Amino acid sequence: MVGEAGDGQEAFEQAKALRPDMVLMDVEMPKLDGIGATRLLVKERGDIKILMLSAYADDERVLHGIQAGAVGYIVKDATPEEFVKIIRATHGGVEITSPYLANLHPVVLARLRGSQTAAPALSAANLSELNLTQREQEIVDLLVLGKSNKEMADRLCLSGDTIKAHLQHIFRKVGVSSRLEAVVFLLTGRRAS
Amino acid sequence: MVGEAGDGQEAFEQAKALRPDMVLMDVEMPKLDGIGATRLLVKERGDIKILMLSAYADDERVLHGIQAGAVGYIVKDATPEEFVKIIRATHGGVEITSPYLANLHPVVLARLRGSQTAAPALSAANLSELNLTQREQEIVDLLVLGKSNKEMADRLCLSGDTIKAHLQHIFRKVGVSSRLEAVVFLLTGRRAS
DNA sequence: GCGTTTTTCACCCGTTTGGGCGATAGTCAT
DNA sequence: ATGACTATCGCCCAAACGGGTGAAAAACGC
Repeated sequence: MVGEAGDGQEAFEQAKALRPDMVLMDVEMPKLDGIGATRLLVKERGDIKILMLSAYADDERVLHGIQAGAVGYIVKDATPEEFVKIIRATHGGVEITSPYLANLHPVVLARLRGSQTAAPALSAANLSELNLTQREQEIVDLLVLGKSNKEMADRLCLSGDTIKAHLQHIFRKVGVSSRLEAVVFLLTGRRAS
Repeated sequence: MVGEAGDGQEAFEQAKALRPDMVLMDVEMPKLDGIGATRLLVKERGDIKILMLSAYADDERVLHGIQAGAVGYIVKDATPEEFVKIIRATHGGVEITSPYLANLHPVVLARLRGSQTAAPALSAANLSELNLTQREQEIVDLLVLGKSNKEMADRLCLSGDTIKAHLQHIFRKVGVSSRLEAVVFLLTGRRAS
């Protein structure tokens, strides 16, 4: 946590100066709103990950924010745990999962399509429902990158057997029987047919 | 190919009667346009896969069609080969790959975000660039479902060794070294970091 | 303090993959 | 008809993976 701002103008200034990995941007702010600030920031730094914050899931402005370059959004009535998970997923997601899929795709698409039917896969609810531990989440992050057990072990400085143990738990929780199916489910929300 | 229609009204009637797996729906039609026909059809049969046809890649109406329930779209100036591939991918995609990913996600998202920066993964162009043969495409379709070699072999009535041979070629073409990386790339467009 | 969960690791075993290598046969264009 | 390309399959081998059992230390909750 490197900075905080009370309005869009300030958010832009701070983000420009402090160069954070990501920004939690409220859509509704004095002076310059979240969409405008996002637009400016993305123009300045294409790689910055901006997560929109809105009080409503169906806020039209969220879409505009995403059009402006934000990678996802959180509804304000999410639980603190969900907040943390979404932020972690988004941050991890920058280099770890696809921002399209983990963050943008389910919510935006659900929104796009009217959303009463489709139950998006990696939405906050489902992320929570899986009840993955922190370590397991880290492994999942690497898994959806296509890493092998050995690569994960090297990256996390663990034994290959430990990775295997964690994966077993993950498979159980996710309800699949191979890393392939797990990746497919985690990326698309589809279980084996 | 079971039917053909000159306008939206007729398209709806025919699709209702003939119950095709999918429908190629022009956005611009007399009487009832493609969006309206799509809306009606989806109401009638939620499982039907409708592919929108438009003359322009940035046609606003395509988005409306997708909101109405279409699973993807084709721009009319696509080459015949691209047509076939997109149709095949979409049809396969119904039960084989995610409609979000293979069809909807790249184009719609690119569109959503303004599209000058992001190069979507499984767009028509990239599908063509991979130059997968028909058989290879079939294998890829199963691959992104998380199928094992044995499962593919059973499904396609081939030897496991044959699957392996095809996979080797696919890995070469896609530029990866494992099925995991292949799946990740095919679903998200991201290569190993 | 005591039970639960989390994290870590080891060993065994059978199956699956990845990466070669070669072979046959059909298609297709030149 | 000669030479690509495609599709099929077999064999070999090393590596990776899935699944099980067991276990020990650390952290957390009550």
